[in-house]
Order: sequence, then C-alpha cells, then structure tokens
Amino acid sequence: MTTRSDRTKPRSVRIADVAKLAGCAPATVSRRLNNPEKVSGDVARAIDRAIAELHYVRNDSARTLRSNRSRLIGAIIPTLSHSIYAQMIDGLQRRLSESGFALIHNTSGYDIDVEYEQARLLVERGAEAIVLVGTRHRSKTIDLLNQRNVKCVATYSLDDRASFTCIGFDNYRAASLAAECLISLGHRHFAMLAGITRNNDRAEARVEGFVDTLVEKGVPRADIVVCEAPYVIAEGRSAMERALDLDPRVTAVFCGSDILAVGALAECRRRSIKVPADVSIVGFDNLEIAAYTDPPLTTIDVPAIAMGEETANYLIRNSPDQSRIRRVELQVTIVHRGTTAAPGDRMIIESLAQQETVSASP
Amino acid sequence: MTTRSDRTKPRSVRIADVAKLAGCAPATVSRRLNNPEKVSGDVARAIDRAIAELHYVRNDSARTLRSNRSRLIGAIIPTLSHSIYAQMIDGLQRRLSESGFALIHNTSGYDIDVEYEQARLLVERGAEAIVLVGTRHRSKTIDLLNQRNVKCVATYSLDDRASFTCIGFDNYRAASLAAECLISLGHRHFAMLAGITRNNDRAEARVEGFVDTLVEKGVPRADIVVCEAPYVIAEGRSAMERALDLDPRVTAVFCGSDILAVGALAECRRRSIKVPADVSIVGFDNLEIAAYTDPPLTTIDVPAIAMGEETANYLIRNSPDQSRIRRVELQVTIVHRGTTAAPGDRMIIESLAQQETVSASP
DNA sequence: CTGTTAGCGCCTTCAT
DNA sequence: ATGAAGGCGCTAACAG
Repeated sequence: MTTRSDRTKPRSVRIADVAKLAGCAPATVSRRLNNPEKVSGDVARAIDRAIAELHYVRNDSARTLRSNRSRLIGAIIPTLSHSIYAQMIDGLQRRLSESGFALIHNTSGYDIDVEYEQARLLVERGAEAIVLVGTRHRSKTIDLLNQRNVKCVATYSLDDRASFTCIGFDNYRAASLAAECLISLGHRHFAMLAGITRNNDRAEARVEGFVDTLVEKGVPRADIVVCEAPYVIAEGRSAMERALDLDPRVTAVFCGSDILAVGALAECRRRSIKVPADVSIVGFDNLEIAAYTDPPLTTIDVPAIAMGEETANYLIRNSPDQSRIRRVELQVTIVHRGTTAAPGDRMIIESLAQQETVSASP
Repeated sequence: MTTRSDRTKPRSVRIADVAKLAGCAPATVSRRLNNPEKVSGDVARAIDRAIAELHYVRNDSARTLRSNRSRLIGAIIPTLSHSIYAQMIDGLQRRLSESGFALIHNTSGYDIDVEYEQARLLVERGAEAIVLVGTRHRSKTIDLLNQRNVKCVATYSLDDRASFTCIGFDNYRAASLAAECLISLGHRHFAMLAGITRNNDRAEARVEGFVDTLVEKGVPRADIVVCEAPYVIAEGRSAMERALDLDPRVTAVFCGSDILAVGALAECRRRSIKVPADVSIVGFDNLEIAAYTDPPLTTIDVPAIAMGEETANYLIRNSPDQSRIRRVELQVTIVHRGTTAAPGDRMIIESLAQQETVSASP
C-alpha cells in the first residue's frame, strides 16, 4: 500500500504541481498566494482546492531567495533564563507572527563578542532586522548590520547619539525614581545592589542615576555603597551581606533587579533585620514574584512585554521602507508596596552611634 | 565618497565575487566553506583572504534551497513567560547553535489548534524538526510533520505509544514522589493545586499520579481535593483559598507548579496558617525562587535545561539520518526543604474534630 | 584537488 | 486577468 517514494526522499509538491492540477500557470498560483485578490473567482477556487488536495506547503527558501524578503527577524539577548528578557521576546514573537514574520533568537551571555558572532549568523540566515539589548555593542557588529542593510533596534535603553533605533526606557531616570523615593522617606545611608556594569549600559545607568540623584540631594558619596552582582538570587544575598558589612548604617537598599532584591530579603531574614522597619528595599523589573514576597516588594515597573510589542510594531510598519532611526521611550513607574518605609527609630539610633564612632576615629 | 550603490539596493557579494578575487572557481569557495579540509593550503588562504576583504556573508536561503538542508529547528511551546519553558528553550538554543543550527520558536498559549498553525508555518520555513511540549496534539499536526519528513520531538512527557520521539520525564511518577513524601509524614487530608488539565497531559498525569498514589495507600478519595488553576501566582493563591474552604481539614498541599505554590504560601500567610506546622506544601519545577521562599519550598526538581540540551543532542546526532523513534527519560527528584513536616498537633486536633463532625453528619 | 554544469522552487518582469 | 521565461545564489554531480 505504500510506494517506493515513502522510503526515498519524497519529492516535495511544488507550485507547478498545484498549477497543473488547477489547470493554470505557476505564476497564477504564486499570485493567489501573495496577492489573493489579484486572481479571479473561478481560478482562485480551483487553486485553493488543488493546494488543499496536495497539501502544498510553500518553500520559504526559494521565496526568500527570489524575492529578497525573508520575513525573518533576529534577536540577540543576554539570556532567556531571565524572565524580563523572556517576556520581551514573548511579546516580540507574538506580535511578529501575527504579521507573518518569524523570530529567530540567540543568547549572548552578556558577551558582546559572542553577540557579534550571533549577529553574523543571523545575517547569514537572512534576518531583515536584528533586535539587540542595550546600546553597548562592538562597532563591527553595527557596521556589519549597516553594511548589509539589516535594520537594527536596541531595546531596554535609550541613546540619543546611537546610529540605530532605540525602543526602551530611561534607566537613569528609573533609578532616580528609586533614589527620590528612599530619600524622601528620610533615609540617609544607602546601598545599591547593582548588576554587573561591565559592557552593560543598563546596569551602569542605573548606578549613575541612583548615585547622582542622591548626591544632588546632598548625600555624601561616602554614604552610598555600591556592590555589583550577577542577576542570581544567591548573588543578591551575598551582595547584601557585603553591603551590610561594608556599612552597617545602611537603611535603604536599591537593587538593580528584583532577583537581587529577593536575595537581599533573604539575607535580611537571616540576620533578623526587619523590612521595612529596619531596612527599606526597592527592586527593579516588577517581576510577578515582586507582589508576593514577604513583605511585597516596592519596585520599578518595566514594560517588558510592551517593549517587545512596540519593537515588533516598528519592524512591521517600517519593514521594507526607509530605515530612519527612531527613538521610542516607554514609561517606567515606581510601584509602592511593602518594603519601603521611613527608617525605624532603632536603626536611627544605631546609625547615629555608628556615625559618631566613624567620625571620631580618623 | 559614496557611490550610487549606497542608495540603491547594495548588490550583495556572492560566492562568485569571492572566487574571482581568489582566482578560483565558485565551487572551490563553496567547498572551503563547507568542507574546509578539502581545499589545499594555497587556495584556501586566498579564499579566506578574499572572504575577509569582501566581507562575504553566505546566503542561507540559496544554500538551503540547493542542499535541501535548512539547519533550522522549530519549537512550539505554550508560553515563554514561564521560566520552565524559557529554560528549556535556552538550553536547546545554546546547544543547537554550537552545531550551526538555528532555533525558531512560536508560542501556542496552550492551544493545540494554534499549535497546528504554528507547525505549518515552521514547516514552510523549512524547519528540519519541530520540538513540541507534551504528547497531546492534533493528529493533523503529527500527520503534517510525518508527511513532510519533519522530525518531531515531544518534551516534558513520555508516551510509550507515541509515534514520535519523547524526551522528558515521568510526570505521574513525579507526582507519586510528592504523595509518598506527604503521606509518610503522616498527613491524612490532601489538596492538589493542579494546572489546567484540558489538553495538557503533564498537568493531568500529575493529578493522576498524586491521587492514585494516595488512594493506593488507603486515603479515601473524598479526602483529596483537587483545584485547577492557570500557572499564575494570583491564581495559585485563589485556588488555595478554594481548597481550604472546600475542606478545612487539609494539612498537605501539592502544587502542580512552584508558581502555584508561591500563591499557596501567600494565602497561608494571609490566613496566618503556619507552614509547615499547620500545612505542608510541595511544589513542582524547582524554580530559582523555590529556595528563597519563606520557608524554602520543598519541590520536585525538573531538569528543564538538561531537557533542552538532550533534545538538541538528539537532533544534532540524528540529523539527516534515519529518524527512528526514541525515548529519553530524565530523572526527577524531590528536593526536601522547609515547607514539609508532620502535621502539627493543633491541626490534628482540628482535623479530628472536623472528621467527627463530618462522619456524624450523614 | 579543482573546474564545469545544471537546477533547487519561486517570483517578477513582460507580454498577451 | 493570465501565461511564458529567466534567474535569485548556491551546491551536487561529474569530469578532469
């Protein structure tokens, strides 16, 4: 009951097969596929029937080769294991596929040299555009893209001087929000648990935004301790340990990610430090878990899914057209929950004691 | 300084251009690219230099069209916003790209009709294999893949009778582990917060494994309440509410996902139910957060990244060869942490009181 | 080891 | 509105 063709390579059904069965020319089938309304009723119906009968599936390589349009978008992100990036990719992919675009993605592990290689591969695959994270990239990566006429979109950041489109938010300003919140609560001694800033403009901007804002408000630079840590809960906890050991007066902690904040909370629990009575904590990202920590985490909300969707919109609209550089700023907001409060009396007293000790020693 | 070609479509550099500059035939360049060792030193060097000089980037559509090998793998998962799937995709993509394969993925939102459409698209794109989640699929999806000679791998589940390769774990057995743990601790009244079981064999198998095991151990079916909820923390919390209202005697709760367990913990906190003194909770997935809830969550560890890597290994090895069906079982283990203990005295008393009430009423 | 030739399946003029 | 013809860039098969 099965013919030899089951065992050998089953010659795929081509547009010509459909045309033959439908009694028309291949070109007409192609038209039906690409400009449905350009084929009149009778022929159109015959073609549709033939397609269904033969289970015709179009060969995208041939289409891409001939038309020079791949409908393929590439994305290179640091890692997918980070919910915030997964969300962006999720939004991007969903919106893209609604318009017939496919998404192909790679992870760079925060390494911009790896990123360059991935970009090469994606260009080779025919990606019409590449979505990147952040604005810090090897210049040869950008050159490659420009030279090949591949559009490039940077997300999660904004850079006025960038030679590519940015769809993101103001990390500096977002960190300012956290600083303002904490200082207006009356805190005087701060720590920041930052992500690794090397080659990471988002992490860096957040540190700058936090520190600059505090300093502007009159906080001595010496009263701000900054510890860097990879975005891993365990690392957040140990960064919190370091910060507290470095300056026990700290009553306000800003974390570059909710992941780090969860670690910070764990460390507070271990040391029986009460949050927010003894120490206030502000996170970043507004992950799902942020509303369910104990107490619930005050954090900066980042519209990750919307960012993916906006990026898709831009790519779809702008698709084969002129590729002028644009800048889309998404808004971040601070979500006040349970980890922030005015510094407690106990800590104020301890803090004063510490200050006296410190100023007495040199 | 710029020629007209900057404004118009920049004719891409082809293999022929490289060949001309290197002083050899196009086929030789192709060989150098695909079987580097098949080209002798002098020519090879000339080719490499020409490639670098011209910034040649190979056109993958043409390659795929001609060679009938796309080196493209498709994956269709329920959602990326779920860390467990994101991890699998992450592992899959990393391992695949090490071998020159690209991954293209879509999300189905747990809808197997959407899944079929995605599969069509991926086949059209030339995917050599499709990675699916679970074993419950439209038969036309599988037919499409078989007929087109596209390999198909189901992950997260195992099915002996499946007509495709399974690389996953035994969900039924995993749930048994949880049941055994809880019953051996002395619990008598159980709840399960399950994922939505409709069209989801994993969620279903977990319910069956949990309930069957308890019943085998002599627990009356009436002492097991099962509530379904989407994998969202807030839903986990409200499912916990329902479960507790349905049967206040419950002292042991098994959750089909750590996400639901976090919700359950939140609800316990709200009701001042002590975990694990009053109620024990077992999760599923062993997400990063599981080790940092308060108390840390006892849970079933699922090797999501390893599953992605194993899938990639299978696809790479088996690539153009025979596509015989295989079955790779990964091991799950229970990770004992702080949310499980023997039922506390207080609850035992309450529970007995309840039981008397119940048995007295009918 | 290298060159020559042909054609993968499709889309896109151009002609009707 | 439809048909005919050519070629996108590459690699496989065959010579040499």
